[in-house]
Amino acid sequence: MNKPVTLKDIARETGVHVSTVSRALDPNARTSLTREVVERIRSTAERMGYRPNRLASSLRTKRTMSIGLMIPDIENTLFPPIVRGAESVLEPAGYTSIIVNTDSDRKREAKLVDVLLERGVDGIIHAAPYLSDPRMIEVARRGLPMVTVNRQIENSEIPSVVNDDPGGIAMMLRYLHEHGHRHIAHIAGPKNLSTGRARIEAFKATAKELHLDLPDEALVVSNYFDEQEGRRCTRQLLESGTEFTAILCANDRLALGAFDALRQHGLSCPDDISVTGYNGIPFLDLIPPGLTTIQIPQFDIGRIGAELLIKMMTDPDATIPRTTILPVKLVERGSVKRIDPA
Amino acid sequence: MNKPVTLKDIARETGVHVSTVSRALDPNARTSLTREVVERIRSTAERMGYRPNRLASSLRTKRTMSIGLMIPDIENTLFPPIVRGAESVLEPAGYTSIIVNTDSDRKREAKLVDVLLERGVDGIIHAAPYLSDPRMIEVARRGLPMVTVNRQIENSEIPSVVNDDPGGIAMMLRYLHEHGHRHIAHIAGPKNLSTGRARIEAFKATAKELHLDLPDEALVVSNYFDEQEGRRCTRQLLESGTEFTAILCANDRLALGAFDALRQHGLSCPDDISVTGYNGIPFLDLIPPGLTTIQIPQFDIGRIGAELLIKMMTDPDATIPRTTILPVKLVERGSVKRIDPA
DNA sequence: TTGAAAGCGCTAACAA
DNA sequence: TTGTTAGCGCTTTCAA
Repeated sequence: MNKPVTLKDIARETGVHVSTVSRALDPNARTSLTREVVERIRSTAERMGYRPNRLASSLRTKRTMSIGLMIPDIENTLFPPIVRGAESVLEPAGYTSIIVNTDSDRKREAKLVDVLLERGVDGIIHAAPYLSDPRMIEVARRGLPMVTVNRQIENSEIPSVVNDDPGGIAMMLRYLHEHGHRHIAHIAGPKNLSTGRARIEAFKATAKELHLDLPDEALVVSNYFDEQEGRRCTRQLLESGTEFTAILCANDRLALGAFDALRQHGLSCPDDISVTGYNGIPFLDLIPPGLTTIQIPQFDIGRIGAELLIKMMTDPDATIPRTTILPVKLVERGSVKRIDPA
Repeated sequence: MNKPVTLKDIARETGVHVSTVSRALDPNARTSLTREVVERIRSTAERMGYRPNRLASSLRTKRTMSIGLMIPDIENTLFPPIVRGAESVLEPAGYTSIIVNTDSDRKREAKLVDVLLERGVDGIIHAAPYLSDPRMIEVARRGLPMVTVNRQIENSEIPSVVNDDPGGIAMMLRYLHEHGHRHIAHIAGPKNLSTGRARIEAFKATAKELHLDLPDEALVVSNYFDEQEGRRCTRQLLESGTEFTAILCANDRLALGAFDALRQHGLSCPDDISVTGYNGIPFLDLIPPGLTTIQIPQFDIGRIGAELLIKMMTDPDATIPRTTILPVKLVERGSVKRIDPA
């Protein structure tokens, strides 16, 4: 690879000192130089194909203009839109993101944070934290700007951007209620994730408001937000003998698993059992009978998270809201049947 | 953010020179030091919470241990598995990847390459090149290790890892033929992408071998590999009046669009028209009637691409195969109907 | 308005 | 086996 041209090369070529070249090429410092010198330097820089070496500049300035973007898994379709949302503001601002997949594994998460730290990221957007996540709290307290998106860490001051879980779940449960359902089961998300916890609490609270009968067996908690757990929990529901006409799932993938388990049991959705999801991941409209779900603003979650992070990175004294809650909406499809209240 | 501890700090603490510390912490150079000194340094480094500053080291060594990973769009479900495949070898080898989305836009691609270059990536994996891509060829010729995956750049020596397009298309066309189809339309991919071109050529060649009648109208070329183009091309096929019982689509998204257009025209797949795809993206099994498609080894494409790149980056004299072709397989689902040959 | 000089944290050639 | 020295490419303070 032929040698990149450096400031020194341009200095030699133009007969000025490298610091002058540096200033000429810096939009801010440029003002203190002669128009003519600036022009001469800029044109020879261009002619020589100069590209700044960000490494060197970062070493001096202590800013890498890069951030870490931690997600559970890029193959999980919930996250790419969040990533694009974040990058929609990061990229124009000159930041590059290093995306890492935690695979929802604490050891991996810890290792990856170290990687990001070594790389000198200016901040971190964490879309995959655990509800209890002392390591991230420590990193944040050491002074690294950090925001969590989609999920939150408990007992921490780390700003977060999340969707309105209580509102969304309440909306969905009321929707089922309005459609005549009185015996509604819930497949809850993992207890160690903020979304899992927030949703089950909202479910219980709303069920109470609605005076719904809620036997213990109608509430099963998944260990992961995935299809396999959705199947397992649905089977458990079915085998428990508890009576229900609908299952409110804590996310779409659990619901997809429920579709599957129902089918395996010879049950039809929505004719025998209604099912609802949460998140609004892609392709749902194409999968019969069409999952009725809560659409969260994935792109905006990423976008606003990045905006907050940039604010934190550039103005340490800025006031950042501890929690930013984004509105959700209910998307009606075919997985809920209207029935006569039992 | 409190100050990171540096080699100098450890040197002061242990009473040796920073170069000694550097050596003690370097697995390779470590051998030339006293066991005891190494141990002392390593333990105080640990105690002080030392983290190497990769920036500084990179500035010296001219290696950033980072690579650029260019994809069209992370929201396109074809690519996340490729990314994971690449990272499955990059990460253990100590490399970090900077993922950029070109949005299949040449201007963006050019800008993003510059970003990667400024960041000093040691190499690039390009999963989104155009068939004709002089900019990337130039970058590669300047000496930056590069491999393209999934697609190829024409007239270049850049190594690529691709699936067996000719084999896959031939397999699929023969499959349709065996199922009695004699009038088969093709929705081809964009002509400016290697996959688009390879597949249409394979289609024509195989059609000829099979002595299929192939009127011009039965062959329509899409501008993008997406659902909307799939719909448009299908409509065009339908409106052309040409006779066909099956559509072989150059990729899954085009096929999904075809499903849709067919439905809009009151036609049923596979009862009226059979449809096939290519790639084997996720969720296809859940979307009725189940797209029969060619499964490409996405993960392996990424994995092998990364392996080749690492070889190029670490051993400039290594012999790298110009093209690595990975096998594909046909996945039979419900979108093809067996009919009596017309 | 420009130049000189120092230094970011690290590595590596050379000396001792 | 360890220390000295120089320098990667850049920014920035201080001087001129």
